[in-house]
Amino acid sequence: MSSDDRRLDVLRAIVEDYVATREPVGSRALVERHSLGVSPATIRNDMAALEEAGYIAQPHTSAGRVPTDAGYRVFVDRLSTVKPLSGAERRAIGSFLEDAVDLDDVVDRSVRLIAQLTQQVAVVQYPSLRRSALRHVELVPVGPRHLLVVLITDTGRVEQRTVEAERDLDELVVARLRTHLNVSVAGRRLPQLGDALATLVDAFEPADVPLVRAVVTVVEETLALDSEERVVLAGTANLARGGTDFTGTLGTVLEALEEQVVLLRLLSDMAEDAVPVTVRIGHETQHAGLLETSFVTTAYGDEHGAVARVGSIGPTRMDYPATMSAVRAVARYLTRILAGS
Amino acid sequence: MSSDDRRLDVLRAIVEDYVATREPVGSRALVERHSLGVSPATIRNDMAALEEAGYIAQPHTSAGRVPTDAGYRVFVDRLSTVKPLSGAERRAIGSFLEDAVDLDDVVDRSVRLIAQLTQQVAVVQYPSLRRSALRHVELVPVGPRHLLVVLITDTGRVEQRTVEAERDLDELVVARLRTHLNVSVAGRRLPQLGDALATLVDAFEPADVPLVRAVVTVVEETLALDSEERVVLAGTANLARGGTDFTGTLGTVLEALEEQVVLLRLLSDMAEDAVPVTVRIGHETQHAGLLETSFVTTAYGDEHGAVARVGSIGPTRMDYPATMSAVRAVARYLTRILAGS
DNA sequence: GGTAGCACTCACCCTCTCCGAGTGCCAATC
DNA sequence: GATTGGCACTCGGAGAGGGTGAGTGCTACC
Repeated sequence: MSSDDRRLDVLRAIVEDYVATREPVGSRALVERHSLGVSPATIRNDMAALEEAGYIAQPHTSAGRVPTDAGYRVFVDRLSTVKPLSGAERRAIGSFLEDAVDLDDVVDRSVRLIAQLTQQVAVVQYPSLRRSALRHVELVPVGPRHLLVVLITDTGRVEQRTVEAERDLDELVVARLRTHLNVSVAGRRLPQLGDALATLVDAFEPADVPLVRAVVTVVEETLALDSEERVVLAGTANLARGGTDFTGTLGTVLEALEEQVVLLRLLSDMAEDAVPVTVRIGHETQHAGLLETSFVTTAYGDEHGAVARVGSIGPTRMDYPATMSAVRAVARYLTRILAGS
Repeated sequence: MSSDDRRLDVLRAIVEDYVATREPVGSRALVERHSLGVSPATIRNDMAALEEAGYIAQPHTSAGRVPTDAGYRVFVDRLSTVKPLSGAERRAIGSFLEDAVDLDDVVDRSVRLIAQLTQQVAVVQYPSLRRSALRHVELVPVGPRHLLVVLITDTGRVEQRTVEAERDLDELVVARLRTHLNVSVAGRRLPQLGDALATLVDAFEPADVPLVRAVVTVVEETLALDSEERVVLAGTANLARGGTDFTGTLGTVLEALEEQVVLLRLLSDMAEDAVPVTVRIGHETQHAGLLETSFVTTAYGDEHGAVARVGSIGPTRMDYPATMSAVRAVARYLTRILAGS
C-alpha cells in the first residue's frame, strides 16, 4: 500500500469517526478504532499532509481534525461505498408508497419517507410541467365573467388559473374553446405547443378573440413559468433534534428552506450533473444559509425519463452513504409507481 | 381606583414588560417604567396576591415575576387593547393580496403576509370542502383503465383522485357519467349530495354500474375526508430567530407543526369558540409540543360565511394585541377577495 | 519512511467568590 | 386598612483561578 493510499484511508477514517461522534478526531483515537497498522505519530504526519491539501482542519490548536467541505467531497467521490438498504426496508418503502391514492399523496408519502429514513430534511420536487405532456384542459365558468382554467398533465398533476373576460361569457364559445384546446394540446409538450395555440385564434369570431387570446396566454404562461414548479418539504424538525449541530445558524437554514426559489435553483442546477446521485456539500450549495448543510438529490421520472428530483438536506456532517442510498431507493420506487399508474 | 383595579394594572404592566424585555420583571423596574403612583413595596404586595391567584410566577427565588398561562389569559381577555394597523399597512395588505392569480396564490400570499407581519409562524387553512359547494366534476381517462376524477369547488379549489376500472373504459359511458354527475352535484353541499349520488346509479347499464359506483364513492370520500383539509405554514424560521425563546424545545415545536393533524384538530377546536379572534395559550393548545407557544386564529370566509381559519403561532410570550390585529386584518382582506372573485 | 519521546498548547471543567437584583416581612405612617 | 421605608436574606450569574488531558509539532533515532 502506497503512502498516498494510506492517507486516503486516514481521510476516510476521519470522516467516518467524525460523522459518528461529532467530535474532532485525534491520531490516537484513529489508530485505536481502525486497524491502520501504523503508530499515531505516522498518522500525525499524514494528517499534516491532508491538512496541507485542504481536506481537514483543526477547530483550534491542540484539537483533533475535522473534515473540510473538500474532504467530504473526496470522501463522497472516491472513498465511500454504498450502504444498501435491507430487504425489509425496501419492501416497507414499496408498500408504503403503493398505498398512495393520488399524485399529491405519492409526493407526500415520499417526502415523509425520506425524512424518516435519513432523519434529515426531505425534499421532493413535483413533476415538472415542462417535461410532462398536457392531457386535458378544462374550462369552468365561475361567475359571469370569470373563467377557471384547469390544466391536467399526464403525470396527474393539476394546475389552475382564473381568467377575467371583458364581457359576459357565452357558454357556447366556452364549449368550442374547450374542444379546440383539447384537440390542439392533447399529448403535446411545451415546445410543440406554441404554433398550435397561435393558429387556434383563427377559428373564432372577432368578438371572441380577446377571450381566446387571454385563455391561450394563460395556458402558455402556466406551462412556461418556472416559478410554478413546487417543492415539498418534511422533517424540518430533524434539524433541531439531536442538538449539537448548527450552533446558531438554524434560523438561517430554515429561512433558506422556506425559499422555494433557492431550492428550485439548486435542484435545477444539480440536474445538470451527469451522475446518478448528486451531492452538494457546504459552500457548493452557493447559498449563505446552507453553508453548514449538504444536499443529496437524485432524479425520478415516469416512463418518458427524468421528470424531477428528490433529495435530503442535512448537516455537512451527515452519513453520506446512507443518505445517498435512501434517496436513490425512494426515487426508484417513485419512478416505478408513476410509470405504473 | 380600587386595589383590585391596580392589581390588574400591575398584571398588565408585567405582561407588557416581560413581552418587551423577555426578562422577569421586578417591582422596582415596574414603578420606574410605568407611572403607577405607588412604591415598589406596594407593588410587591400586589405581586404576592397575583402570584397567589396563579397569574404570575417566579422562575426562582429572588428573581422577578413572569406571567403564567393564566396571566396571559386574563391579559388577553380583559386587559389588552387592540393595536390597529396603520393605514399604510392596511393598503399594503390589500394590494399584495389582490395581485394573487388563483386560490393557491391567495393562500400562499396570505400565509407569507402573516408571517411577515407577526414575525411568527403563520398558518392558513385551505377553504373547507365540506362547507364549500361543488361547482364541477371532470373525468379524464388516463390510460385504458384509469380515470382521473377532478372536483372543482366554488372557492376555486381543485381536488383529484384516480379510479381504476375493472374493464377498459368506454368513452361514451364516461361522457354520460360526467354529464350526470354535473347535473347532480352542481352547487350542492355535501349533506345534500348523498341522495342525488345514490340514485345516479340507476341511469346506467348493469355492466357499467361498478365503474359508476366506484366514481361516486371516490367523490363522496373526497368530500367527506377530514384529512383532506390542508393547512399551509410559513415563517418557521422566525421561531429560531431572535434566539432566546425556546430553550431546547424548538425541535418539539417543529414536530408539532409538521403534523397537519395536530393543527387541524386545534383549528377545528378553535372554530367552536364564539369570539372574533380565538387565542390558545400554552397548555390550552392541549399538545405537549406546543406548551411554550400560543396560537391566535380567526375565521375567514366567502359570501356564504365562515369557511376556514388563519392564524399565527408564536411563543406564549408574544405581542398578543399586535398578533391579533394582524391576523384579523389579513382574514378580512382574504374574505373580501374570496367573495369578490 | 516509520516510530518514539517530549515539550507545548489550549479548550474544558470544576470550584470559589463576589455581586446585585429582587424578595418577604415588619414596623412606622397616612 | 392601605401604603411605605427599611432591612435581612436568597440565589442565579458572571468572573477568576487552577488543574487536567487530549492532541499536536518537532526532533532524534531505527
